[in-house]
Amino acid sequence: MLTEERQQLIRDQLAADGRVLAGDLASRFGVSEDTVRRDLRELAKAGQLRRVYGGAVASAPFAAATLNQRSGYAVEEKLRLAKASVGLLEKGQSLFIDGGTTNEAIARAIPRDIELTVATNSLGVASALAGLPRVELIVLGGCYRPDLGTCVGGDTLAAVAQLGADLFFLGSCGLDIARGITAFDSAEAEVKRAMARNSAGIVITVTNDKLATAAPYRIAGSEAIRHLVVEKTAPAAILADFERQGAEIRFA
Amino acid sequence: MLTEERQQLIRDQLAADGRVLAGDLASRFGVSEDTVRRDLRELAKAGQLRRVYGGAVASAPFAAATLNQRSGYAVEEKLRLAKASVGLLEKGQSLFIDGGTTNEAIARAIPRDIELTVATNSLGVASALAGLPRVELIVLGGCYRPDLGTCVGGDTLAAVAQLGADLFFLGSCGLDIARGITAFDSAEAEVKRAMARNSAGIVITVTNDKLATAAPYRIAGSEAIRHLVVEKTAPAAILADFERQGAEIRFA
DNA sequence: CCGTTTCTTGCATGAACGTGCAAAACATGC
DNA sequence: GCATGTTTTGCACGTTCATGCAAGAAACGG
Repeated sequence: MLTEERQQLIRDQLAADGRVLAGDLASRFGVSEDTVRRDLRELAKAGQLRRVYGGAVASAPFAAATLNQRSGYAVEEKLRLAKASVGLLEKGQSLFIDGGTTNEAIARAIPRDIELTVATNSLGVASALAGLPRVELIVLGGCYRPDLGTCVGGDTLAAVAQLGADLFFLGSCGLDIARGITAFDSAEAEVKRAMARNSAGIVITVTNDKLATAAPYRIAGSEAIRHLVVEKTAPAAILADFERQGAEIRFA
Repeated sequence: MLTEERQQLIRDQLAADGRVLAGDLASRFGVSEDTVRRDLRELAKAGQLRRVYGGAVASAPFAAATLNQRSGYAVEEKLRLAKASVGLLEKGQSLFIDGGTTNEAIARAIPRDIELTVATNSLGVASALAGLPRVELIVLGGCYRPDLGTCVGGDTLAAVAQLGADLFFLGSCGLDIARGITAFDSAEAEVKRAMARNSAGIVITVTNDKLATAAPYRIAGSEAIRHLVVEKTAPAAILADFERQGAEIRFA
């Protein structure tokens, strides 16, 4: 096996899983761990990954930052939710995707060959989609907010205003049948409102802890939700309320 | 067997498998490995493949690979150049940084606690800076170009037009004393021009292979360069020309 | 705090590599 | 036909590169 190939495979697995283990790679490639570590060091020097004890992780610092903040929390659930959410996609659609770890998981779960147009203000989502050959990616610029992992502000709003989308994957929000869809930050909420206004349908994918909670800034009413992707263990009573408002429930 | 035939077969297998092994080819063709290596050298010089230890790989089969491949090239040099380049930074400055692997290396080399305002249209640069606590990051959105790793187009230009910077780190360009600073892509060049227009000074950091080369699209004249960061091994004659035009040379 | 795992560094080995040279194959001119 | 020059090829040489092993350092976990 060529050194080049090995490093490409490491990049591939990193793109797929977000992390690699030195021992695993060594046995998979049939080389010593030293060789794998040398590869990892080299790739790290080129900025293509970040070394950690035991292996390496994808180098995106925003992914790392957000991942650290809510470290490890509900990873499995988000992966399941993401896979269920991408089931809504159809070839040729145009999407808005905003910030949040769930949306990043969704972006990573999008199949490699699907043809889409995606506009996002999240750096994590953008970098997840940057490698897909048939996705036309529109980055919505503006002032980057490290705590959110997204761009916000007037420039972002102006860029959104020029676009329209079939679906809007609205992330990291509170969800309450009476108070509707709500966000934790004023500037973020403005962008979400603009995206919601210019979308034909809103998709909300949430873990159970977001259900029946509300944040200060209102984005839209509960009736604006077209698709609601939730865990199998979500409380049936709450779901029934949203269903009455017209949301189509989808279980992960 | 004719030399021509052999090289065609190598091209064929490269197209089919994405890689070839020197030993395999030698036994398949019934010639010595030296002959195969000569073929590979020749094809590499013609840009039809990329030589690696053990054989060769396709030079640019997928768009995704192009950025990866480039970043793997001249890693050491770029690291040294990057460290020298960040030496130009002063606290409180505002910067434009555009695309290219060298600029990504520079972004990664920026010290963690320096206070800066940075506007970039490169996803790689943005993600490198997203983690720095005291950097105000402005993402210049637009249509993302996978081959460049940057956003270009009208939206990007409009965003640049609203900003100004003390320094502009201009990346991935050709540099020739007579033809000036040149870019390989029309849309990319437009963005670079806009950034150059709104900057007080231009910094160019290049590996030796960029010196005395030119690309189709002109960005600015040689006299626009304020700082030129080069390797210690850069040809003195070329540097002297740029120095006469007012550039301050800095060795990595 | 100590044991374990993982990591880095230096070193040895063999494989792959480039170069110079000579022989062979081929074309060219007289 | 013969001599000359060019191209191609293989071989021998020293060099570089990738890899694995060993020893010490560092990080992790209890």
